[in-house]
Amino acid sequence: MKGKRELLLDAALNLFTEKGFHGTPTSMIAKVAGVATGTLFHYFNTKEELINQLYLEIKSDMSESLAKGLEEKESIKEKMKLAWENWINWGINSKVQMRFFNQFGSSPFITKLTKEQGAQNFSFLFLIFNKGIEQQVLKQMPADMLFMISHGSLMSTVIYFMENPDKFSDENCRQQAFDIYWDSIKKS
Amino acid sequence: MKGKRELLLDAALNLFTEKGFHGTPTSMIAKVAGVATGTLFHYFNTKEELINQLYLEIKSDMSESLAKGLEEKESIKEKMKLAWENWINWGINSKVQMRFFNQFGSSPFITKLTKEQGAQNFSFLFLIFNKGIEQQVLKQMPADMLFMISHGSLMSTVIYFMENPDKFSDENCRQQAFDIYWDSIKKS
DNA sequence: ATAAATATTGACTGATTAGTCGGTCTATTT
DNA sequence: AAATAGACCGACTAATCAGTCAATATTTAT
Repeated sequence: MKGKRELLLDAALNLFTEKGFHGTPTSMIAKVAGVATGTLFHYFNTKEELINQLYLEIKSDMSESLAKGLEEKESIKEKMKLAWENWINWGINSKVQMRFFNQFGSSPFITKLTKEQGAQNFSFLFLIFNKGIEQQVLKQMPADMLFMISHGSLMSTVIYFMENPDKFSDENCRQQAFDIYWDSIKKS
Repeated sequence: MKGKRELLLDAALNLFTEKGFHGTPTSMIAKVAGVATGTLFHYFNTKEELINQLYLEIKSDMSESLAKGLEEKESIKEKMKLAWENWINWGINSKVQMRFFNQFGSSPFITKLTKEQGAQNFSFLFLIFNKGIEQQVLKQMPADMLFMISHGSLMSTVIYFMENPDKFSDENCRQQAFDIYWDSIKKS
């Protein structure tokens, strides 16, 4: 049985992505969550705090999925392949969360501080990039640049697979999609 | 001297990206544009229609910039390079528009029809991708997949350069960024 | 010059909203 | 069993908003 805080976050996630931030009344979030409006403001001081907490929880959940099994892999390429697969799988199984990031990741409602806190979850991935560049396996350029650009490529891959599930079931297509990713970051 | 319709679209662009859709009252859009609220509803039936029109105008402006000088180039790679440069330059010079797309491109306020209409502006680019695949210069896979994934990579490149203007001034960095793009789509 | 059409105004309205507050309930501690 | 603390409730309020409308101004056509 879920706690009320979690119920509120669940309801907010769905409503925000469907109707936008100011498009969803706090009263509706509370209603869908099955609690009183007062309870919402017991757990979150403001509506802004609610959406920022939501952002952090999703980022945290996502990075956990990404990291799964990563230490067991030896080579940079193997690590990258697994992280890529984990990411894609998380996205496919978390469509609403994915749409939430697309819509609110660069919205004015998520504070700079929240974004920084969220980014910290991914430092382990950033370290792999650094090592790959150092070992001359990846392209010789600033790690943050390589990281950010490849991240965008990956996000759009997830969205593509979300919109084209038949392509996602095709093992061949998935391999091609990874090749796009790997070719873009590997030293040529 | 700008027409009132244009003044309204300008004001809406800035306010929507800064405060969100429901976060900006129509009265404020009118005020910033220097017209009466009634005038806003003379040019746009609803607030939704306003943001959809805004989306289309920006997409149209963007695609025009992208296409500049493209026919003069011969090879696929040259065409791609120029389109890439045009795109990056447009983004750097249109930061607010860029943030608008990030925030509202997958928001519930932009209708499916609007997105389809907006995408038509880019059919010329899609054709180049098709030709590149046909001529075996680009990776052998569905054109829409290659197009979409590389598009995500490009968008994040613009954002990176937006946030790191020093890297954008560095000719070497720009070349490396293009290499990421080209390596990801070219046949290996 | 006159008429018709279109552009512009801003006060107004019915509906909605974020957040409050006084008080109740439940569980743990003493 | 009494006391303390935190969870929870939902009616309420002061403020705000999208869109209307009747009147005025400006442009265009005849």
